Amino acid sequence: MEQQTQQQIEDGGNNQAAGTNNRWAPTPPQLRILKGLYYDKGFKYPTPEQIQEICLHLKQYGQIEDKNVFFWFQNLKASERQKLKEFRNVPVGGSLDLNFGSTGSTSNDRSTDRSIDLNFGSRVGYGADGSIMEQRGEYHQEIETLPLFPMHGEDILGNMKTTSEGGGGYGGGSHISLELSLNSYRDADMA
Amino acid sequence: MEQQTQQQIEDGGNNQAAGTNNRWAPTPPQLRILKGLYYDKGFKYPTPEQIQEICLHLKQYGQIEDKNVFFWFQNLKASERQKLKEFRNVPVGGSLDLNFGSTGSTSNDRSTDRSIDLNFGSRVGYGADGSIMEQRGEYHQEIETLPLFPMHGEDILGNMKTTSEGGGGYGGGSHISLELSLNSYRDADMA
DNA sequence: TGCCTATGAATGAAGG
DNA sequence: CCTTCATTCATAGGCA
Repeated sequence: MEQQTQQQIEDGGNNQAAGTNNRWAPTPPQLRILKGLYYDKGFKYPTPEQIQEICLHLKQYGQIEDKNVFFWFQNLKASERQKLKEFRNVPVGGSLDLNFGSTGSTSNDRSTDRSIDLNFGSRVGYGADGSIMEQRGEYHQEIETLPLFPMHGEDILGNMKTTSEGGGGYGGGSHISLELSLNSYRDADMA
Repeated sequence: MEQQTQQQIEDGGNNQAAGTNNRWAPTPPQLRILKGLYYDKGFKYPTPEQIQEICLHLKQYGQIEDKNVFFWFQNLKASERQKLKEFRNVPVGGSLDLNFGSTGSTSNDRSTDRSIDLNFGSRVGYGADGSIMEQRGEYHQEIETLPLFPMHGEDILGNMKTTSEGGGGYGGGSHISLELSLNSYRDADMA
């Protein structure tokens, strides 16, 4: 969502000096140990506990958090996988059967709406086949009769639904609402 | 693990041009409304019906499907939960700090650091209710009881733990060791 | 000096 | 709900 705000998310108006380095970088010893685990021991799928353990030990070699270890493994796996994928259509042999350049690259074929496993789009199947979502329930707080979006009144934000474009004219931009009122959440508005 | 087929499932052999964006991205208005529901109203567990309703309303602001809403809530919930979990072991706060004033990474605990996911720290194995989760059994190779870092022995590399460096010897490697055994990995970094 | 690459970080999506 | 994968963004650092 707020990818464009990646590191700056916490910024939120307060311009954190660019000098503060937010991004973790593995120290050589850390990197060596991580690689040792990954390549030497073939340790590619650390459990949460193991991640913590690894992180704990790596702290000797510099500041590090669990998430760094987590991301490190994730990214390494991803990059390895991607690398292999790139080499799969090597021109070995000669007959390149890459079917690129098909006609109508602009054909938006997703109109068929490939709804996968989520049956809630058609009929709520939760409970019957034990398919989807959670257990609607009793144990959460309010909201029972879902007045989420009053058809005629205000939306969750308390804005009246009028007929003036609000978001800036995205897809449809037919009926809208002036949802200018709330700013509570660090919204990281894009340009 | 057929996960790698994610977007490519329907693709088949037809290389979907990169132009067609498969992945949904919330438009700012959509995001704002979703956040409004989640944070403002504390609406965290939408039922299928509610998901449909939300989706319907969000369609005004751009293309969106039920599953997007569904996943959005799922991911945000997970994200939040894990985020809190992370606070459990914040880096050493007091005197013994690991920041050896190198790259100016004197940044202390970034509490405000919108830490992220990190699902670890939860289950995995030990079924509290007696039900031992299957989990890792035939997925990968071995490694079950993780003797990753023997408390008293050598680490993965066969180096004795001295605990004296404490990050003191950054690149210098105050602790030597016969880590010559493994060099298979491209130690690209450092320098 | 400016692009290019490697990689940390974030999140949508799927399976189980 | 948990775990993992894919994709994408952003940036540091290397090179041309």
